[in-house]
Amino acid sequence: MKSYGQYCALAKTLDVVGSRWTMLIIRELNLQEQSRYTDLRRGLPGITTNLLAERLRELEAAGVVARRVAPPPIATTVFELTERGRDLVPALEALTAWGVPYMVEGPKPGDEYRSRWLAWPARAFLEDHAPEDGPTSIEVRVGDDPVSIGAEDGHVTFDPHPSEEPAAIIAGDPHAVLGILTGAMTLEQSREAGVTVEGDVSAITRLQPNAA
Amino acid sequence: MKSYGQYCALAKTLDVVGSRWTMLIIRELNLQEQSRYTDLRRGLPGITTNLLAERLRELEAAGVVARRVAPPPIATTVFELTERGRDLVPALEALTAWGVPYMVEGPKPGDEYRSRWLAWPARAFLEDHAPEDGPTSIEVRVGDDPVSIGAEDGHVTFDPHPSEEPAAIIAGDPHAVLGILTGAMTLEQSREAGVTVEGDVSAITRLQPNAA
DNA sequence: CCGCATCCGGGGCGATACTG
DNA sequence: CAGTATCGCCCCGGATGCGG
Repeated sequence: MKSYGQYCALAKTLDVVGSRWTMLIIRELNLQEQSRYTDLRRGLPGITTNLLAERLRELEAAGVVARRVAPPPIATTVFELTERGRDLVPALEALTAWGVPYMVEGPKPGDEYRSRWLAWPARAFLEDHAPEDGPTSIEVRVGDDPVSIGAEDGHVTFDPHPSEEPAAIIAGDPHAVLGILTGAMTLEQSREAGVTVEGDVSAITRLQPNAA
Repeated sequence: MKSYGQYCALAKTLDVVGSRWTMLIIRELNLQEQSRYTDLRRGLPGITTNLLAERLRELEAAGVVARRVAPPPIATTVFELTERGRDLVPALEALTAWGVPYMVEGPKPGDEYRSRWLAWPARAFLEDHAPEDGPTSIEVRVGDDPVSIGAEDGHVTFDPHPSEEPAAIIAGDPHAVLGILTGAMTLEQSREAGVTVEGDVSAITRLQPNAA
């Protein structure tokens, strides 16, 4: 991208991360520390492969992303954020927070969705209201690969992979599942919206923002 | 700009403010509450007039910017941020903070500069170390119209207009003046870098981050 | 299959000129 | 002062190819 040619910190930032898709690539690398090229493609529906390759090269040159050759069992190159790249997370979160009202409106026709994008609302809205019950986890599916939201010692955790032995499994369309996570919907309301829950329901209410 | 088509808060944000020049327009409107079209053009060197008009239309449609017909003495339309637009300021500041290291390196050849862009570093780095001395202000010039940095009751203020009766006037190239504001340079060092100071020097040291 | 490189078409963007 | 109009280019989207 062409530089703005302005001696201003904001313009300098946008010179590096202001072009199309760039911040979304940072999002994916923040959600999953070690990402392969194909992981990124799956998490970035709509991006073209040439553009992804070009952006990764630019971000590497800028010192935001590092490329590593993974150890033998994996035998592939992985991408990860550098320290400087992780410094972008506050900006990433501020931009994300601003978009929440658009999420409340629900998806537009044709909008893609990924379970792992629940990471931000999970960490922002959920709380562990019953740390004394010991660690637990629930599995969430909104169409693609399941993700795992956990509670342990009062902290809420997020893992973009399936749970082992989840206490509960929640599945449904993104808008309704998000409604549960943000507290905009009760479990009963979400059931009417087509959300299904298997297992121990209390593992979910334990995390909900409005739970007693 | 084309939508990313992702049901994700970050993607939704970028659908609105992710296109070129948009965040810089928000920056200008944040620096000066009521901006005329030509004010914006002056603060956005490099933007073309058609693109500025188009962006303002888009931002107005998105509810981020409001267009008002100014009261009779001015007789012109002014642009300002809406409440929703002001909600972008945290994201703006986070992005700005990330670019500070590039400022430390100094401007690239051809970089434009505006005094009012000092607002962020002024508010981020300066402190009022002597509120008991009463209100004061200094005028800063780095090439274009002067701006005013003030201290009052322990707060640092910024006004993108000339001071009335400034206690001191500081002028020089952007990099050196910025060095003073961030504490990376002492007044003596900046003088060697070509910065000139007129008036009461203590009005400046009162504000510097490393001052005793 | 993974990680790209290449080619092509369209639209966002840059530059200039012009107008109410 | 506050834009509109026009043209050209390059970034980006879409498809395919290709070496490891």
